[in-house]
Amino acid sequence: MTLPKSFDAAEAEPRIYAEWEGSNAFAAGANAQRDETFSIVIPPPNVTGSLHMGHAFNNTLQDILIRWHRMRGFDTLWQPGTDHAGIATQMVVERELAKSGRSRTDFSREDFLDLVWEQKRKSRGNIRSQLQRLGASCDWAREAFTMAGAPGDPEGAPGGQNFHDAVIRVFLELYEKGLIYRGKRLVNWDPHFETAISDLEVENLEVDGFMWHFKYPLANGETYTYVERDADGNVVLEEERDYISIATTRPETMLGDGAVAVHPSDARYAPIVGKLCEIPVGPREHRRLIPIITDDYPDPDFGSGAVKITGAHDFNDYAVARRAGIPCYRLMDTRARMRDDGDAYAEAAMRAQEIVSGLKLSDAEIDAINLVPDELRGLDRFEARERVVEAITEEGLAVMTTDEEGNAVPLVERKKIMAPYGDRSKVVIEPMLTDQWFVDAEKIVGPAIEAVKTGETTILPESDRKVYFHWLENIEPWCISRQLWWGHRMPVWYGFDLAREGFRDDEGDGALDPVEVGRLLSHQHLLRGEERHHAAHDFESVRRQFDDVLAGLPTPLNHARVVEVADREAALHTIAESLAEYSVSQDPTHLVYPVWQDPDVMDTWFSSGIWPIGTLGWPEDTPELRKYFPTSVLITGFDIIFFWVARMMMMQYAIVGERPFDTVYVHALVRDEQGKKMSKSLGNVLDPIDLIDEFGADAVRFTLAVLAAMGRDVKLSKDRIAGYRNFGTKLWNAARFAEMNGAVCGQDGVPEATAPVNRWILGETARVREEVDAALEAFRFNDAAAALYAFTWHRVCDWYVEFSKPLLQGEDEGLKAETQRVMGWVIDQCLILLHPFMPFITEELWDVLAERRKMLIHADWPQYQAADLADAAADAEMRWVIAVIEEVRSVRAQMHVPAGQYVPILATEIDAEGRRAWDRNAALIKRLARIDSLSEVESFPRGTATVALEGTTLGLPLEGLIDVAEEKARLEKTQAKLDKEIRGLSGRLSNPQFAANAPEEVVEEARENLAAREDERARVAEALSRLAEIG
RNA sequence: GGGUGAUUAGCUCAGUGGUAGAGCGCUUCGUUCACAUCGAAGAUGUCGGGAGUUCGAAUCUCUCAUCACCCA
Repeated sequence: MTLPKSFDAAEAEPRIYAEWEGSNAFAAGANAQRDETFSIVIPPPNVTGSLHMGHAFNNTLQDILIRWHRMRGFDTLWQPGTDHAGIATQMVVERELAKSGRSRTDFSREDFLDLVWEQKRKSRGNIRSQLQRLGASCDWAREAFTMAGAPGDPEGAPGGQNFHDAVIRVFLELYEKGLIYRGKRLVNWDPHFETAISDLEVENLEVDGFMWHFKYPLANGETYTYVERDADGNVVLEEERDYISIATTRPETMLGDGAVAVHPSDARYAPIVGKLCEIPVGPREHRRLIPIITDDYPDPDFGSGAVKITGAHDFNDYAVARRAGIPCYRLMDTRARMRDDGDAYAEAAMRAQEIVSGLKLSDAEIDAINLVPDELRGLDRFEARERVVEAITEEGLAVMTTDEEGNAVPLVERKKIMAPYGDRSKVVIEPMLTDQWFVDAEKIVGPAIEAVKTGETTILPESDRKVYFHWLENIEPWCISRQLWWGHRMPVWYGFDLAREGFRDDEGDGALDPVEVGRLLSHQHLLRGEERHHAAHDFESVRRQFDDVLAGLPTPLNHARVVEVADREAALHTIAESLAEYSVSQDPTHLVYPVWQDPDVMDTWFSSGIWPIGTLGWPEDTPELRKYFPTSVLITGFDIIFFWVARMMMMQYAIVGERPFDTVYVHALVRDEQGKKMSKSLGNVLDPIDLIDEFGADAVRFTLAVLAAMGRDVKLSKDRIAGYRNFGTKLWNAARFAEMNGAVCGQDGVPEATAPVNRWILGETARVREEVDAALEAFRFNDAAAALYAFTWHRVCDWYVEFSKPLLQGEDEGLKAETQRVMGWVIDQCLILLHPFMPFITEELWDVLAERRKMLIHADWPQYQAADLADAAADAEMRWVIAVIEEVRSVRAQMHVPAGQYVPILATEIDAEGRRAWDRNAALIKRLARIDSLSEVESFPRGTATVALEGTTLGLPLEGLIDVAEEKARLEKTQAKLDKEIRGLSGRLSNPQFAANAPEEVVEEARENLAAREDERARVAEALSRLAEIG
């Protein structure tokens, strides 16, 4: 049976993939023939996501390494799975609900989560089947999910792998070691999703903005002399001022100012440091006064040099406020609207003023103060900004300047400002002071840095090490709580802190009297009070912790029974009711103590942070964990070095004390052919599945591999993919030729060869095998792919297949049989070596060409050495044969000899070696160069086109056909090229320093080279002078 | 502002001190029985500018310019 003319990828790919899967070819340990293991955990894509070019790239590289190791007999595991992508997945479901006018809050948390689980079930197969289209040979039976086994998971924990329990356990371990804490800190708040996000989920974009300049009047009408000097110290401005000028891009936050700061070295403001100034917004009768302080943060050369400090809405201000003990007043609610809660403005402002005068309040008490003037309450932050600007301007407290016509106008600079945007929501992020959970990253970062410094873990390319170090060495606390429903819920319960001051047992008699119980009933205290919390795997275990606390309280509280309620509000209600009942019944056994679970969930990256151990079964001591951990390689995009790689390093060390992987290979971005980032808005997105449909998975994979130069972006074009699709067809047709000519595939071992052409290709094959192994060993995917391309196309197809034709179709049966064996072997080697890159087409050919013991996916990777297979004499001979053919072809083309016409050829001065080479390869040369005979002559007849080669000069007698001018031009061009080379070589050789300093072999090579070039030059010169005679 | 990388053929890019390369594109020729998703031949470069180290620099150093990305 003859093969069809090309490979039908659409038909074959699913069929072949099914055969692999059906025979468990991807299973962990399949084809293992040695003890060494090789394992990769897949960077988990979002469960609701779909495959984009970056995934295709990333997984192609992983599959190449996995298949290569599996064929080499390593005990290999490629661990697949997806993550639950908190915000993204919740967003998908909410968007779906929005279509029918519903929202998340129309459902109970449990009901909503059921919808998300359903969505997860629907989307999960998506990315998996896309990876399968690509040919990814993951062990799908082990497919993991970062929320597997969480409450509500309808599938339970497949394979007994309960990722949820592992995540909770990690949280508790870190919590108990004091590495996770709860605190009120400034976080990035996403007003759209109403959740905190980490600083990595914020994109800073440059947008058009304004800088306003306002006057903050000094308290009690005080004045000072404001003096400005130039660089030489000369006074350029001197005036009496009763205010300090402040520049801001966010006037609405002035309402929450706690101070004005200037640099300690700034002489202009030295006279007023320590004095009070007035915030020029809000009702005049309740203007707040704030102190003027010094701090290193303000830049004296920027704006007025004075900065307003709004600790609750700006990260820099927050740092200043913390240093100086300035209160941070929160101005907005969870949707970034101006607060509309708490006391009226007049009372709030008064209370804030008391703090300036020395009143000490707790963070919670300060947070309860709402400093938004009544008329601005409930407004959107941007609307509030306009109103504030208007009010100040109206009052005449804007700094003025003159416009082109000389009118006085408020000074408002238009300028580019960096604004933070949520990477998912695309709305402006609001720094917000809230209670959140944090990982004390600084305490666990050490081993992660050390591991890369000592080389325990290698990061490639090396330049990415710096990025990694820079981030880790400046690490900030990691906010891991998210105000979402979809995710691992915090295993933390809260209860009122009844032991706090104010609930004291006045008499110390171990029992509370009615007055004291009545005090407990006061909601205000409970509302404003702090809670105590305990962390545990479940309510039952946390209850015991609360029991212990209650036991230490006075009667009747020590009798209270711990019950779980929905939230804080329910708890208030429950405890009030219970105490009221007690005050009537005086029966302590009916008292209940309500606790409620933290509603927040953990950052998705916290759970994917334990991906390497979690997927292998930790905390159980599984055989897989013992065998495949630490994993061998992580292949991932540079964009998640911080999000994921650095955190995995930290967390694996913190939990199991070991590196998660030996090597991290960081790849760059896939861009379009102009080098632009692929984005939906630009419309330049290439969908890998479309490309696979059009060109086949092998072509897409090979293209990505050959473009994967380390540390460089991949610029992808369809032309390029089409080119490598053609490469597949080329391979296919070489195999087709081999099959049609009785090539023997499926032999054991390397065939014996006597003919130079066969000996030559054995050596070439061994060389490319070494090259491919070396390149893959060094993660140089592009070098490996390029070497295979050049070998398969330019050595096997262009030369070896052509050379083989006269032998396979010739009379010499022995030579024919040898060539059939060598041809079959060479084709087999191409299939084996290309399989990691182009798995489908190679597997198909492997199957068609011979009966095999195993599928190609499990074929043995060769180990032969060029040192054993290469034959220098055969190499030299074939180089000469190729040179003869190329030169003759070149002359023919330039002299316009019809392509199909056979011509005689003449030789002068042919040496014995040349004669032998000719004789042995005459059939090949004659056929490939279209020559009918070779005769030796003393000298060429008139009208001969000459070819100068090492050891001989060949001539094509073209009497009457030759164009003298053209031939002269051709020879002169050759001569010029030779002259240039000779000049370079002799220049070097005549320099005594060269001989003295350069290595022996370099000098020797140059000398030989020069001799050969000079020999050729002499022949060309001779030909030219002969031509001159005719001319 | 800090950091990283880049600048090589028309385009996209390899190339870690020893005679400048690949793919695509372009020009000419070619339907001989593996392949027109092909074959043969060909053109195209002050390796961003400048300086230095070296017998020798696309490659190492410095500097300038331009671009890109990351972090403030």
